[in-house]
Amino acid sequence: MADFASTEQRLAVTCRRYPDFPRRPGVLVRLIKHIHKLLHDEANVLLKPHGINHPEYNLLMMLYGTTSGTMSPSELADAAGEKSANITRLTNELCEKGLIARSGSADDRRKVELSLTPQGHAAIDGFLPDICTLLARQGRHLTTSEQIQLEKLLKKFLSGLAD
Amino acid sequence: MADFASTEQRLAVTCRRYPDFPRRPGVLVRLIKHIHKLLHDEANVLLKPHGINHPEYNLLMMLYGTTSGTMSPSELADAAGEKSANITRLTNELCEKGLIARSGSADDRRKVELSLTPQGHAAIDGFLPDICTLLARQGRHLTTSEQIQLEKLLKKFLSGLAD
DNA sequence: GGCAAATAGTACATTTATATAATATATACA
DNA sequence: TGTATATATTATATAAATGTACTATTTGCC
Repeated sequence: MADFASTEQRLAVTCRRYPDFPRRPGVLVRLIKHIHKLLHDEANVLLKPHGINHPEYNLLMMLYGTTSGTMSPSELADAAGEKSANITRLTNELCEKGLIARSGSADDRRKVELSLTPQGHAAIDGFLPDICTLLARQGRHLTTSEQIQLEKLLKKFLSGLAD
Repeated sequence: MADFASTEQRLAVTCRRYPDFPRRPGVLVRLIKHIHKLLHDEANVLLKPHGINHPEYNLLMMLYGTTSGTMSPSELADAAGEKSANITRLTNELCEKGLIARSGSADDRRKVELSLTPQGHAAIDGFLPDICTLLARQGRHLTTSEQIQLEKLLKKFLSGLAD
C-alpha cells in the first residue's frame, strides 16, 4: 500500500455510488487499519532479532508496567487485548523461553501469577533501546503539541466505541 | 480492556523504570492498537449475519470503490493491506460464495481480473445500511471539525512510518 | 457442612494469516 | 528468435488467533 491517496480515491467512488456512506468516519477507520498494520509489521521486524514477536513484546511490557510485577493470565489478556485462549499459548512460549514464570496465587488458588524472570528483565533491557528509537522515529513527523492533540482526539474516538 | 486508564498507568510505571521511553508515541501506538481491535471486532459482529467477515468485507469494498469495477489479485492485496498469499484464500472464498468472479485479463495475460458479480453487488447493498449506521455511530463523539483534524493528524503520523 | 452459581484457567478444534518456494506468463534486449 | 529477467499467481507448510467446551476452585446461600 504505497500511499493513502488511492484509498481516498476509492472512498470517493464509494460515496458517489452510495451517497449515504459516512466518508469521514470511513477514512478514519481505514487510516487506523493501515497505520496499525504498519506499526505491527515494523515492531515485528525490529523484535525478530531479539527472539520474540509483537504480541510477546506486548505481554512483557504489560508485566513491566505493573508496580507489583505480577499479573494473572486473565488480567494480562485484558491488558494486552488478547483473547484468553491466546494467552495460554503466548505465556507458554514465554515460559519456555525463560522470560516469565508461573506461580500459584496465595490468596486465590484459582489464579496463576505471572512475573518476569531475571532473563525476562534482561531481554527487556536488550530490546528497549531499539524500541525507543523506533517509537521516536515513528512519531517524528508530529510536534509535541500535535502528539498531544492526536492522543486527545483518539481517546475521544475511542470513547465512541464499545458502549 | 475496560478503559484506557490502566494502560496509561502502566506506561507511567514504564517511564519511571526506563526514563528514555518515549511516552507520547507509546501512548499513540497503544491507542491505535486498542482502537483497531475494537473496530475489527465490531465490524465482524455486524457482518457475521451477512455471511462474511471483516477481511472479506474489505475486499468487496475495494472492488466497489474502483471505477473500472475490476482489480487484479495483487492490486487487491495492496489495496486491502493483505499479503498476497492471503488473497488467494480470501478470493477463493468469495468466488465460492458467488460474490466475485475471476476472468483472464485481455491486455496482460499474466493477470487475472476480479470483479463483483450481481450477487456481490446485492450483498453490498444488503450490508451497507448496517455499515453506515455503524460508522456513523463510531464517529459520533467527534464533531466534523474534530474528524477532519484527526484525519489530518493520522495522515501526518502515517507519513512517519514505512520510509 | 453441602449445594448451586460464578469465575479462572486450559485443551482442543477450527479459522485466519504468514512465509517460502514453485510455476507460469510476459517483457527486454542481444 | 532466443534467453535472461521481472512480475503475477498459486501451492504448501507453518504460525497465529479465535470459538467452544471442559475442569477446578471459590463464593454465596440454604
